[in-house]
Amino acid sequence: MVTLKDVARASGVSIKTVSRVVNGTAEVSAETRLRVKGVISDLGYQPNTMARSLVNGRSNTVGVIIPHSVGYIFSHPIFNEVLRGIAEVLANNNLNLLLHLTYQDIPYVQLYNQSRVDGLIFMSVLTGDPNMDGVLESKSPCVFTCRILEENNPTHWVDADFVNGMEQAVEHLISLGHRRMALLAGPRNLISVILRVKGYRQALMTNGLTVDEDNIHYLDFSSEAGHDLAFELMKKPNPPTAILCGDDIMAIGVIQGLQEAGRRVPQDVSVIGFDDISLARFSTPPLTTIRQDTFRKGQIAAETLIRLMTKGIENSPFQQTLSTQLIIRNTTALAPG
Amino acid sequence: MVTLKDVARASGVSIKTVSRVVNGTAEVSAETRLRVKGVISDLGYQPNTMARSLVNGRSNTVGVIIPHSVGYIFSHPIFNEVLRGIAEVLANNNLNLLLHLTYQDIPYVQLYNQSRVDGLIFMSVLTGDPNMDGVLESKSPCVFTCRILEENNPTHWVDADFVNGMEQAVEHLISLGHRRMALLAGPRNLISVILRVKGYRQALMTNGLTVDEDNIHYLDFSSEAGHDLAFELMKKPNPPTAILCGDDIMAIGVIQGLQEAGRRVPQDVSVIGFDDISLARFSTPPLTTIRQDTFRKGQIAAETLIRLMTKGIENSPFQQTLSTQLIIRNTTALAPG
DNA sequence: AACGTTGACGTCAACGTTGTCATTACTATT
DNA sequence: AATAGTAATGACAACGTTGACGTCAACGTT
Repeated sequence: MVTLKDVARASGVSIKTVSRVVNGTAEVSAETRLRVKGVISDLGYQPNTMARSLVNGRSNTVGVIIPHSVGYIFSHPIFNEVLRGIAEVLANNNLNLLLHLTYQDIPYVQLYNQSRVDGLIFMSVLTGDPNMDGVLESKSPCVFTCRILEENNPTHWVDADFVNGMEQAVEHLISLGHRRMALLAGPRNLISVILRVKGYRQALMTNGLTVDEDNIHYLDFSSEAGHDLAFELMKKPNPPTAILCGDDIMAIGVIQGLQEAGRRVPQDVSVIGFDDISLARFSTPPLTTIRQDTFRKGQIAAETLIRLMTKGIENSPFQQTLSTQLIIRNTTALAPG
Repeated sequence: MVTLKDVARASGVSIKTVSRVVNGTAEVSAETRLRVKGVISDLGYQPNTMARSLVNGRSNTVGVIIPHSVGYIFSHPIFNEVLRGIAEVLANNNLNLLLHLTYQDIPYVQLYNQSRVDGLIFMSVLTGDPNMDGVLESKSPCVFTCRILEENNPTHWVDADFVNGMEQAVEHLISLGHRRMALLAGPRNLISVILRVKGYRQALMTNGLTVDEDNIHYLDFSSEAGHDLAFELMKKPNPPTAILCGDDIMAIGVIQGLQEAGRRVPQDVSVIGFDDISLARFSTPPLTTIRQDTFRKGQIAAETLIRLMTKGIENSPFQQTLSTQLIIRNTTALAPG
């Protein structure tokens, strides 16, 4: 490993002068600067990040944490998008990205206390995750790409407007004449799922419809789960004429399940997804869905964290809700009859 | 920040003794050990990773690099799987994962020279990527989840057997009576695509069929590209009766494109994918495809890298090809007529 | 001529660890 | 009783860098 010392010796100046050249700081004579730079590139010197971090107390690294309780969800396409948004912003700010797909139970705050990272971004934290203990109390800059409590939490977050998104979906179906609409919400312990249910309830009530609790289902975000449940639902005496899904993956499974149960989509049953993943427009039939901009969500999370890291903790928490958009394709149609 | 010094002072021993307790090394009297441990948990001491790394020259971090030239591909579902495999193994070995979704042109070897990482895993390197310069020459332990040259390269890699995978696909179609088979291979500068084409050629020749170069198409791994090309192909005077796709994403687009062109899948045209992503069995119709175990690929890559990092460079490069498997679902059928 | 000012460096300590070696005190062996 | 051995601990340097401060020559000002 080539160090400042090596460069200093080879160019006949002190370590400190080389350091100055490397950092472009203070005044070094043009002549010396040139000579040192030559030696640096000759020897292929690269500053040692660890030593730097030790001195100035910053690691120039951001931790992105995906709790292991949702580890299986990591296969979900929205993670790529959020991660891509985060990675792009961090790269543009010369920050490294430490990905922490937690597989064991580990207090997340350790990452910060061990001064491995200067800040943390949390994706999809579940309610009541014990590993979150201490994170909010520590001075670690910290942003969430989801809300961790329904309301009154002092954290910084960016999240899609799941309530309104689901309202848009329900109202679209109501306008098509649907009345019996099943909601396949998602896993019970995700805030975003609770919010989806809230939107579903609100939209029904606003339109003077009563909420039948039996129409609300909690299940994994997976095609299998959607497929199986849709198939089962069709066995009921008075099956729903429309199915609202918590995400597109589930919706694609639902379409399959319905077809296997002998129902046509959308003539017999309408299906609506959530996310608008890139495959949504290529499903058969193309999927009507609620679009959320997950890439942008990642960007904003990273931008917010960087602000916190550089300008210090803000007085009031930064909390941004990103609007969603109804994308009408071919899985929704007038209610039968 | 709580340091060894603080703990030492509070428990009336030297820094070194605390260090010994923390690392569980050498002999410390049971009594002292207990007392120091008490102080450690009282003060909430956490060892500083940077300082440790500086001393022992290891960062306990592995860099995972996804070249920016394929940045757009990061949305591809196989990345999650490979990454998940890597992350799991690293976590079990107490190694951190530094994710490098490169957005600028940066010599990858810098990450290692700056002693930020102890080893590197490369995903989807393109042929002729200038940022690869110096990586192979450096002593940086380094594993690829894809081959970077078709043959005769001394790197360590794990990769799916694309040649045989594509052979399986072609032979399945031949057995169904197909003769005019289009190959939608993927981007031209990916080795895996070159290998797929090789498998396609070999299978045709083995079966006494001639290779029509016009049947080989290069395009992005995206549903859009597959959709558009499939639609165009159907306009030709003598269109193919089967379409082989480089991946499932593309295949799903192809199915759409065919349907829009008024063809039934599989009665008029058979379609076969590659990867067997989790959505494959839920497409309409469920997709016949070639399965590769991408999760395992990630695991093996990480395991191999750890071996290189701990036991040093091996004499002969570790190169493992993972077998693929034909999964017959409902997008392939007897050739028409 | 005496005095500040400035530019261009260098010296040294510090960051928080760990490795090497030294120092005790106590126990076992002859 | 003298000696060797060992268990428990500490002092100190080192890792590669940066920050605080010091030095020294050259120059301009009074």
